Amino acid sequence: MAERPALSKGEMEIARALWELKHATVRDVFQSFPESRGIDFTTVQTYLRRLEKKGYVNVKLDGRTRVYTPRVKPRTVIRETVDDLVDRLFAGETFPLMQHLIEDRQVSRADLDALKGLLDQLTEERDAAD
Amino acid sequence: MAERPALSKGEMEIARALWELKHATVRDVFQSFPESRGIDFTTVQTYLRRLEKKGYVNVKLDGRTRVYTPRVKPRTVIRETVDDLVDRLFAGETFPLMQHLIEDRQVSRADLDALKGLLDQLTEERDAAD
DNA sequence: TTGACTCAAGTACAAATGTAATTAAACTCT
DNA sequence: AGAGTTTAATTACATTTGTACTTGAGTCAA
Repeated sequence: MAERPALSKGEMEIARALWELKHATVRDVFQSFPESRGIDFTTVQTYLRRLEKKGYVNVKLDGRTRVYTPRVKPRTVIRETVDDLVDRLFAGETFPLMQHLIEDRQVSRADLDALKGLLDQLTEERDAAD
Repeated sequence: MAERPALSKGEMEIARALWELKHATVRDVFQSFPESRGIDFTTVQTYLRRLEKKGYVNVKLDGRTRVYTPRVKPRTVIRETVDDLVDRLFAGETFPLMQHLIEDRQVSRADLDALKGLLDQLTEERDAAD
């Protein structure tokens, strides 16, 4: 494993913005946040620098401006983050987290149906694999 | 909202242990961790003190020993923690997280069935509410 | 009752985090 | 070309976090 240091909450927020933008300058990322978020330009700048040092993003210079691109896929970060959360908050059990998501958060009708679809699909695959 | 400061990763781990024990001394919590976790007694002590200061646990003295009990329910902490995670890592969308859990983590056959049950139940409730 | 020991409380401290102020370089009018 | 204005890079700093060392108060054997 590359064993990058884990992302902090703030870094995570910035990383997500960068995934959406694909590649962006500090200003691009900064502007992708709504005014209401109340984050400073230089704060975004610092987070991006830290993401670089931690190995989560690549940088190339365009004139005197740094252009950042993701280096680690969302899926990877999600896996690592969720694994850690499940370990710490649920002693490694996945089920209680799903239960929480289903029961305690508003799930739209469409999402309900989509989830059932996922589950059915997975069940089929399981059966086929026997 | 009581607006407690959020729990750090380490504090979360200790909080979970305390929820399981219902009420416990530092030593009780310490001993609930496997040797392999390699955590120091005084580290556990520090975390419990911080949990107290943050308002997550109650303390009463039994002789010269502090006995800790949870003050905030797991459900509440889970909600706050997951809400924050979903906001930062999934821009507020619940579905992608569920999808990740279902597709990228090993889900047992029993869990699959249980999840379907939950979904069906929720669907029924929805329909009945119309 | 004292020296050795056990265990809890308090103190310590480097690293990480959240957040921004400061400095420096480049652009734009006049 | 110099003054003002943007914008980017660098530096700063208080707080939080992870982790443990140190001190002090009871306990027991001799």
